[in-house]
Amino acid sequence: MESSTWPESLPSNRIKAIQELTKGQVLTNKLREMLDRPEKIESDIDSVNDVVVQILGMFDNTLSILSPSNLNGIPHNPTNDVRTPNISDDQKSEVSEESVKNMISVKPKRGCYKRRKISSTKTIFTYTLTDDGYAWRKYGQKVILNSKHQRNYFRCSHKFEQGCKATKQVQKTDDEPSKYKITYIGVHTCNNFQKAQIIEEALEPMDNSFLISFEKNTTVKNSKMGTCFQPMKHTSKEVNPSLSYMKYEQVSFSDHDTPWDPIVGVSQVPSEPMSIISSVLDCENMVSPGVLSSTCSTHGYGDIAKCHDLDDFLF
DNA sequence: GATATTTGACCGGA
DNA sequence: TCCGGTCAAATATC
Repeated sequence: MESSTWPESLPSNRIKAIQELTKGQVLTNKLREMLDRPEKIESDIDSVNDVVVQILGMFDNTLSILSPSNLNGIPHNPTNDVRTPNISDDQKSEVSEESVKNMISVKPKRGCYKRRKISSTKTIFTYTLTDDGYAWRKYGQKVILNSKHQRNYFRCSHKFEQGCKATKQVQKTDDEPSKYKITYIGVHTCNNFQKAQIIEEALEPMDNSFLISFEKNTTVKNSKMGTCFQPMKHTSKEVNPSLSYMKYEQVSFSDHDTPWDPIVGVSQVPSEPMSIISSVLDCENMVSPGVLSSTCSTHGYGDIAKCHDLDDFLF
């Protein structure tokens, strides 16, 4: 892709670092825009926090890439994840068993967590469950009161790897068992969202879905949003023919959505300069050769796209 | 053996 | 106190 525009003589790590910094530049511009509108900050503090988290993540990745100990260019774990000790393989060998036990002993008690304040949610309804470009891992399933069907909980596969906080909930609707309600919570801060973008671009011509923002009372036809459930198996030939059966009946947003989520689509952030958005996406795609290879490996079981009939594991 | 899923337990918020 | 979201050990799958 765009990576071909880089001089071949440049070390791949350096290219990745530049790409990360470019991304950071865009994020910082975004933050500046937010700061220029204090009234928006008050009502949308979570979005600001999200951007800050992404910027910090960018620095993390860049430092990791440029660090001498980084042999493979694989970003290290974000430091804000208390559940995952931030120890590289090299470091592990230097850590005594004793200290490991100590680390385990100070690990938070099971279930001892702060329930996240929901900063950004998006709910869609669909008849088919295919891949949205992200790698999800199921972490729970609950019977919901007054609901015929269980709710399934998924988190981003890169939660520990990259500190991505995105989760989603999938539940069959009571009125139509063949219809699923999918709620996306939080924003992907992992590098994996580029995959969703790749899918979007590949399938755009056949996209006839529509998006409704109840908040703004607008309908955006042919938005990119509808491609979020494309199967993602890393090869274009595996594009799911079931796309035409998909129907997004409803999309509701909180007022915290950010342009980072391909599910939302560009139309959702009219104030965002298009050049910035495309710049970010291009940048992400450029990173993709290295990042994709690392993320694809985690894209196996947890990938919802693998389940052609989600009933198999849903209910 | 590594990784994903299942499922009962735990916790926080309403 | 109840319900929903999350954790993590046990289990399944590759």
